[in-house]
Amino acid sequence: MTHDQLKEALDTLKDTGVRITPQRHAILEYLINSMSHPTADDIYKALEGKFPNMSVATVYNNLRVFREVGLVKELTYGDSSSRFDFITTQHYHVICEQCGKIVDFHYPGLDEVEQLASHVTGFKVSHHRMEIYGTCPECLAKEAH
Amino acid sequence: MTHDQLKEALDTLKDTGVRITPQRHAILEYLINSMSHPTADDIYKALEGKFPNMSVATVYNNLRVFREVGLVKELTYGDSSSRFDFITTQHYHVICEQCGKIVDFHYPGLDEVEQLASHVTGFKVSHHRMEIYGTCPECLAKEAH
DNA sequence: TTATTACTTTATAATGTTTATAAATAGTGT
DNA sequence: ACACTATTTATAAACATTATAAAGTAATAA
Repeated sequence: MTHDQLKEALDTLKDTGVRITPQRHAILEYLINSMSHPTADDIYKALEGKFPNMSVATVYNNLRVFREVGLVKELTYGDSSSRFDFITTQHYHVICEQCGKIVDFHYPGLDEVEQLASHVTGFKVSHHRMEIYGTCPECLAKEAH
Repeated sequence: MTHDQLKEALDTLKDTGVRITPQRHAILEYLINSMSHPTADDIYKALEGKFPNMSVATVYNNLRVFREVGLVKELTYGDSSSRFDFITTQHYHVICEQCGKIVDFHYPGLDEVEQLASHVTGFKVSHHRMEIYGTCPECLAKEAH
C-alpha cells in the first residue's frame, strides 16, 4: 500500500515536471512510512545516515515543493516548528448557497477538535461533520453584473 | 459591551492573582477592541505611543499569561508569527448518538478551514457548520454493564 | 551514450520570531 | 508608607526558516 502511495507520489512529481532526486525520493518515503507528523528537523535527522551531506535547506525546499504540488500538508500547531503530513484522500464539502453546487474540499481530519471535544465533554467521540457554505465563482460572476 | 469584557477580564486577572499593570490593561484593551487577530508585534507597535519604553518581551510575557489564564487564544496559521485572539464565547455542538443529548462545546472559529476552502475552490465563504458525534458519559456508563 | 540545460543541492549567512537573563521598577496587602 | 514579590525593561541568546551563490546532477534530445 505504502509502496503504491510512493509510486503515485512520484508520478505526481513527474507529471508536474518536478525532478525526482534521491533526496526527494527519500523524504517522500519517510513521510509516507512515518506514522507521526515529523518536523523538518526530524526528517533531516532521520535521513542523516543515508545522506550525510544533505543540507537542512534541502529538506525545507522539498517540503515546500511537495506542499505546492499538493502531496504534503504543513501543520502548524502551537509548538515552535511546523509538522508535515503526507496527504491521503479525505474531504469535506463546500456548498454554494445560490445554485447548490457541491465542491469537494480536501483537508486533513480535524483530529484536534475531536480530541478537545472529547476531553471537555467526556463524550466518546465517533466522528464529526463539517460543511462550508458560500457562493461559487460562477454565481459570484453573475452577481457582478 | 467591550467595556464589560475588559472589566470581566480584569476581574479574572484579579481572581487569579495576576497583577494588573498599565501594560496589561492596555494589551487587553487592544485585544478586545481589535477586530483583526493581531500578532505580538502588531500589539507592540500599536502601544508604542502610549508606552514608548515597553519591551517586546512584555508583550510576549503577557500574552502567555493571558493564554494561561484562559483569556486569550493563540492562533498559529501558516505564517511566521502567532496571532492572538481575545476569547469570546462561541460554540459548536457535541451530539450523543444514543440519547440525542446536545452539549455545548466552545472552540474558536475554524477560520483556517474557511480560508483554505475559499482559496482552493474560489468560493466566497460565508460560514460553516460543524457538529461532533459520539456517546455521552451517561450512555457510556449504561453500556458498561 | 553523451552533451546540454535548467533545476537542485550544498554550505553558509541572514532574517525574523520568540525566549532567557539580570537589574531596575512598580503593584499589592499590611 | 513599607516591605515583599511580581513585573518590566534592555539585552542577548536560541531557534526555525529562508536567501544566496557556487557546485552538482536529473532529464531531454541528438
